[in-house]
Amino acid sequence: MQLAEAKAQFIANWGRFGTNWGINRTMAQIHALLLVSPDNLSADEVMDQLNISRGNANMNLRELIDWGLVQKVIIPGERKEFFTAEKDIWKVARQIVKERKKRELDLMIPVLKDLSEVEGDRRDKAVKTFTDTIQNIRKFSEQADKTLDTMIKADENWFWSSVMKLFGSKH
Amino acid sequence: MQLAEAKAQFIANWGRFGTNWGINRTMAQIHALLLVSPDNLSADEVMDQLNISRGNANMNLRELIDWGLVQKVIIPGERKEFFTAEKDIWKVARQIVKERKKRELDLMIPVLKDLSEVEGDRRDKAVKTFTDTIQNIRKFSEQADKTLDTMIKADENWFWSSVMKLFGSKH
DNA sequence: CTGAACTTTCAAAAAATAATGAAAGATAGG
DNA sequence: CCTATCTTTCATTATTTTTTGAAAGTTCAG
Repeated sequence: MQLAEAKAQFIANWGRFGTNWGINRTMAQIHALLLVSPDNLSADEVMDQLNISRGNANMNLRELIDWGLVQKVIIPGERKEFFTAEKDIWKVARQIVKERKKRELDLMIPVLKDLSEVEGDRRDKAVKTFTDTIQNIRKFSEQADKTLDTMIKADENWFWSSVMKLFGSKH
Repeated sequence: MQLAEAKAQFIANWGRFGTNWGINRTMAQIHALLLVSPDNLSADEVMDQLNISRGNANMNLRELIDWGLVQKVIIPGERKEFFTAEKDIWKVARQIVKERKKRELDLMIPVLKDLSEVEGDRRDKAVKTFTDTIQNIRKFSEQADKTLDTMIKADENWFWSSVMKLFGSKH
């Protein structure tokens, strides 16, 4: 396979899987393009290579910057802004975990706390099932919260080697 | 807060977060409803409680069954089918991981293998960046593949206690 | 200042996704 | 068999999400 085709395939696939992750297709495609581009790209280059409009490129680049996956690069003496993506996938994964935790788990935990304070007689089966389930989800969420914080702080080698040790002890 | 309101809030929130996970709102709401219902529900009860059409209820229940999150329950002597959801969240999480791995990672890994075989001179910066990035993603994916398999097989106590031990050794 | 070069915004259009409900398909009891 | 009861399908409709592109905004060199 030639580079151009491989690149197109990579972008298409990254875009396809992105949609399963609460990220829109174009955003994931821009990310993929930047991941495999040796040089920083301008908005125009992104527009050209992906055949998207200026507005679309601008919005999704901003969103990628919000997610901490892409940075603006200002080159002295150039009017244009350039964009670059972190290429170390471990760092990318950690950044995604960090953001999703902030946007999802951290919002869910207080909601669960509220819900666990439902009034009612626990001898009522409906009340019991509700509180038990919420309680179960809370425990899980708080466990996950700690685990993800550790992963966010971890460096790659320490993390994987610890995880692998974990496996070794079981299998 | 009264049970009815708490239930409505839980369903609304579970539905909202579901959409970040490649699951549609209604599917997540049905799941939430079943999670907090002490009894198995018929399609009609799901329709009534969530105000959705018969076709919608049917489709999303099927999808939940495909995901292994809901089961059909046949009660002898009853014409209707009933539905029930696994209430242990650890099992639910494991099932979701299992399905998503099958639908995403297992499909991505062979694509990455293909892409890593791109032709071209590695002294060409574009080729080098591409192959390096793909290689980096492959390594990561294969590591994740093993880790997830272990999690899928693990039982809750073993898993969390191992993970907590992991933390203990670092902090 | 001025205006060329670039970025951002946002209302409108297009595309993608989800929901409806009526009709067709099962199934089981009589 | 028939028929009442329940489930499934799917063309149509509704909703949501994404994209476009022109206009407004910004910035900076001269």
